Amino acid sequence: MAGNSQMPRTAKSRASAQLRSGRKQAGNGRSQSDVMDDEIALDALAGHAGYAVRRFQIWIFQDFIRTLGAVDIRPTQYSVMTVIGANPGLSQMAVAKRLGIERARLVHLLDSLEQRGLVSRLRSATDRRSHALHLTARGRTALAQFRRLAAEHERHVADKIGKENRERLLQILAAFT
Amino acid sequence: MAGNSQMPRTAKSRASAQLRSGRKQAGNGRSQSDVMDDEIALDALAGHAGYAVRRFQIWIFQDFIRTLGAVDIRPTQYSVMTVIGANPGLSQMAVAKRLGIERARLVHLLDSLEQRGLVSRLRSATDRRSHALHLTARGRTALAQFRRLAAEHERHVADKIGKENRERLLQILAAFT
DNA sequence: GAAAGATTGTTGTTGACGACAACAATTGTT
DNA sequence: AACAATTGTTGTCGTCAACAACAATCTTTC
Repeated sequence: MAGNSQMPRTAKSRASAQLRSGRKQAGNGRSQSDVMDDEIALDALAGHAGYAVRRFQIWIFQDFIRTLGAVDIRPTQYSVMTVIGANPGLSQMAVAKRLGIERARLVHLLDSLEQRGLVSRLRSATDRRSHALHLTARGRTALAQFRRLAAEHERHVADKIGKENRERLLQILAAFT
Repeated sequence: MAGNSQMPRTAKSRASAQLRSGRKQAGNGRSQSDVMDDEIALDALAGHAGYAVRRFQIWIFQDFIRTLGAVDIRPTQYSVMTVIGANPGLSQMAVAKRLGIERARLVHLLDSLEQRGLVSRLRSATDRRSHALHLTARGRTALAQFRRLAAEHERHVADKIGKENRERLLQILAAFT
């Protein structure tokens, strides 16, 4: 407990979660943090969609990153390439708006993808401020592989929550896409 | 376009999204990025649960932060206080594990909450390494107000996706809580 | 057609966040 | 007593959302 200044000394002893879990008394090999999580009440949190969605989203991203780890593609990179592939010639602003990412952030994302030879910024024929985004030939080939791996990831999702639940979820959240 | 080095000059002209959207020709007051988003295809992205979940989660967090803006409480702070309130005496490790947050991060979260007089770190009676976390009297009062505001936020969620859909979603994702 | 305003890409900053690594103090195990 | 594991803490790194500022360019307005 290195360097913690104030440590109150009034320990109003009442039935605390630490004692309730009966850790110390019984010599079961459970450390303090090894209490079964379902022993710890979530209270109001269990009724909040945001909490469940956050946990789920973290799990999904971790699986996506792991499944596409061999090709070193993260969810946002995949989404950018997919939208450019389906809409060649889009400007950076249009892509950023469509995907709900900051245009400032897209700059760095495209720097990386361009450096890897997957995306190219052509100058727009009609607006010299903007870039017309395209996949390179290599980018199109790579995206096809990414898609196959992403489909594998999607199967992991279906395995986790159930095939019908996944489709129900897609339907419920269709308005946010 | 300040300071962009390479700008390829080979503009293989084919039906680009920029032209497809017919922006320039017609004098409609739409800027380049003001294309209706449903005109930009999402392609494979539409079938990915992760994309929808991410967009939804961003929306939820924004609404939560806005709705609880007056009391300056963010989702993670609310979750920490809720769990401590429901399980007084928990250690930091136990809280971190239960909520799926790094124990290193919880340190700073608790620093802030303790500084605001909402949470107190008492020394554990059984393990001098760990802290027994408790809400202060003021913390309990404050949490009751947070809960009311959080319930209002939850009504926004229900308004957005529908009451039944919200409950279906909670049910689908119950395993992740 | 010139002036004023808006848009686009870029750079930079701030803060929340997840993941890791290292460390001292303490506890558990052998 | 020696060694390993746990707990809280500090720090770093990379991702991400939210802003703000800027130059170049386009659009609108007079």
